[in-house]
Amino acid sequence: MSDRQARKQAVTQADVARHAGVSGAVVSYVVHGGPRPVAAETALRVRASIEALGYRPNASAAALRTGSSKLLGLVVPDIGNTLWADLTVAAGRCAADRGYDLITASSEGSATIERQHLQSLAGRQVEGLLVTVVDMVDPDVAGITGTGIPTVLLNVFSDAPGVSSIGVDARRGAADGVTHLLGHGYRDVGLIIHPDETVELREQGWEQALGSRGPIERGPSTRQGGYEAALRLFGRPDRPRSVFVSSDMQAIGCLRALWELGLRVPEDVAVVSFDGAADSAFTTPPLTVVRQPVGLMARQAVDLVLDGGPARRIVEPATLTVRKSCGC
Amino acid sequence: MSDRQARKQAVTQADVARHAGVSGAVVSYVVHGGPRPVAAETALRVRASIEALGYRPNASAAALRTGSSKLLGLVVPDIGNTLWADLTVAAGRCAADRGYDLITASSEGSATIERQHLQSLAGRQVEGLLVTVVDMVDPDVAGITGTGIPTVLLNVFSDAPGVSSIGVDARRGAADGVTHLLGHGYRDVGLIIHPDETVELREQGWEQALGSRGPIERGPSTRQGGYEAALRLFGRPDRPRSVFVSSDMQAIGCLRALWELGLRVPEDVAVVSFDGAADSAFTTPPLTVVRQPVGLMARQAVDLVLDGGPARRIVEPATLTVRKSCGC
DNA sequence: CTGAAAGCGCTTACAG
DNA sequence: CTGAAAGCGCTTACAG
Repeated sequence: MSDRQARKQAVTQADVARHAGVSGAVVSYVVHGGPRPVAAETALRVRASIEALGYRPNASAAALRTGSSKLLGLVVPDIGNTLWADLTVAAGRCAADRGYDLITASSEGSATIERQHLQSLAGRQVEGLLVTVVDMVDPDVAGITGTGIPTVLLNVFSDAPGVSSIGVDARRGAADGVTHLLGHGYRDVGLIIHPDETVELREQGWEQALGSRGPIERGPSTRQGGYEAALRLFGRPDRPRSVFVSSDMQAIGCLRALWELGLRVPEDVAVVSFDGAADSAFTTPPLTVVRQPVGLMARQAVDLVLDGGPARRIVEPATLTVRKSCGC
Repeated sequence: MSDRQARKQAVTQADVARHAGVSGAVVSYVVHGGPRPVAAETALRVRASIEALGYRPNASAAALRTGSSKLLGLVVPDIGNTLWADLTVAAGRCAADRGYDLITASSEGSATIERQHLQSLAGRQVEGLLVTVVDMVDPDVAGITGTGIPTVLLNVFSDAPGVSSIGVDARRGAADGVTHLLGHGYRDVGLIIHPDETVELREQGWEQALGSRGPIERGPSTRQGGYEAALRLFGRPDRPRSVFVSSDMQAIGCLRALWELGLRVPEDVAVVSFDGAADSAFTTPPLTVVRQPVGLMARQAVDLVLDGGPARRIVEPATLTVRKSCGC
């Protein structure tokens, strides 16, 4: 067993240089293909030494020297929400395409944890920050902009200077979903949505399309939250014949509640939800959804933070994807 | 707008030192509470300067100096698989508890990408590596051990020196699941499992409990893969009355296929699956599962890589969680 | 085409 | 209790 393996000491540039009989600079030149030219024969020798020694440049040292960490940060409230899981996958892929690694942090629904992660990521000199905020009503903009790192918000539009936003027109998307239900002839459309009592775009879209307010039940954007909200909504005597659910996670919980209640979808209750994450196509029955294009949003977000330029606000359409739960 | 904000230049220790009228060493002492004592009054002044300037220590510099990156790496085949999403969340939480950040990389089912991520993580000097390998039959152990970083495998047991493994007794878990189905009186139990034709523990457990081999359909461990496999399995004339599915993802696809086929669960077909991720409790009907304790596994894995010590092999029980899909 | 040297921002013996 | 200085492993002008 070689010395380096025995000690678990990393091989450094200096080790390679010594082994190849060149200076550290030359090693760096061949690793990066520049900025100075290297004689073909020398390069060959260096590459052989790199291979033989198993050299991998120390990313911390490179980051310190160049000021570029090749790191992107992503903060989501909950990776257990498949929409954010989808987003994480897409962002990771885009980052990798550009030679970046992604540090993903879950704030677990807590603004405090969110802020801690943001601070930590800033300390790691991430070169861009993608964040889906916990508190959509009053995002911790100070904690976000204070880092001075190019940032894009993915679930809320902010006017804060220097912060970009990418998202869908949620009000319109919700209105489209509700309108579709209305088109099936349902007069009443219930709503299951998260607990923020304040202005919420999806709620506005629902109300707007309905022309009035119907029965609402609130709960967290989780499967369990949707399950409990649906139990309340459909447990009452005047239960609605259809429901618009503000997230796939809640809709999945809702489907289970309806099943337990012995109500068939869509025969007894028609369901349309917001998000359109991967699993929404595999429920029983498959959910008709208003889809957020997270793959596209992730790519744009990565491009935005990495390509510099002024803060922007990008609105993508949320499009209705008709499956079975609406009764079509 | 202050100079530093205008330039987006990070505040350094030297800036704080100048502002507080002390040396850089003292700034470091108060940030870390040591290793040298600092006069209370001085510390107060330094903390005020840190606050005023918005100083955050450069993690790359600290990592370079101390040799400790405070970073853990996690490589999974697919974050879209809720089991791995659950694992990612749990590992992130455990890492955070110990002051570490987690870099999560998705190998997207490709051994090549897996190796690239491993190399990249090694270059970042992560202090521990948790990996669920793509190829369970012939994992890229060289690519894993070659990094010299404490590593734990989470979905396969390896004999490779210096590599720990944590996992469930998959054969026994599968056998328990099949036995449960047998206990309901079903004579035939089909199997839906991933395509590796070679020795697979879950397949062995199924065969062992059954005492023979029943109908098998293979496909990737995704919702779509399970959907297609189930369409084949239940499309044939001699379709089985029950099925053991080797992952929740496939089981979810299977449920959709059964629904499309007009077969009721559990009345027409009883289903038990392996994994027990968060969403398995919210299908229609809720899945009876053989559960992998990923939260526990994540904690043990983090402890193992961080606490040093020799490579270990930890086997956790996979326990049957009875819900509705089995007909109980 | 190649090498010697400075310096990125920290932490930590060491000296006072 | 505090400070001056070395050095972690790189990259990159600069000189040759």
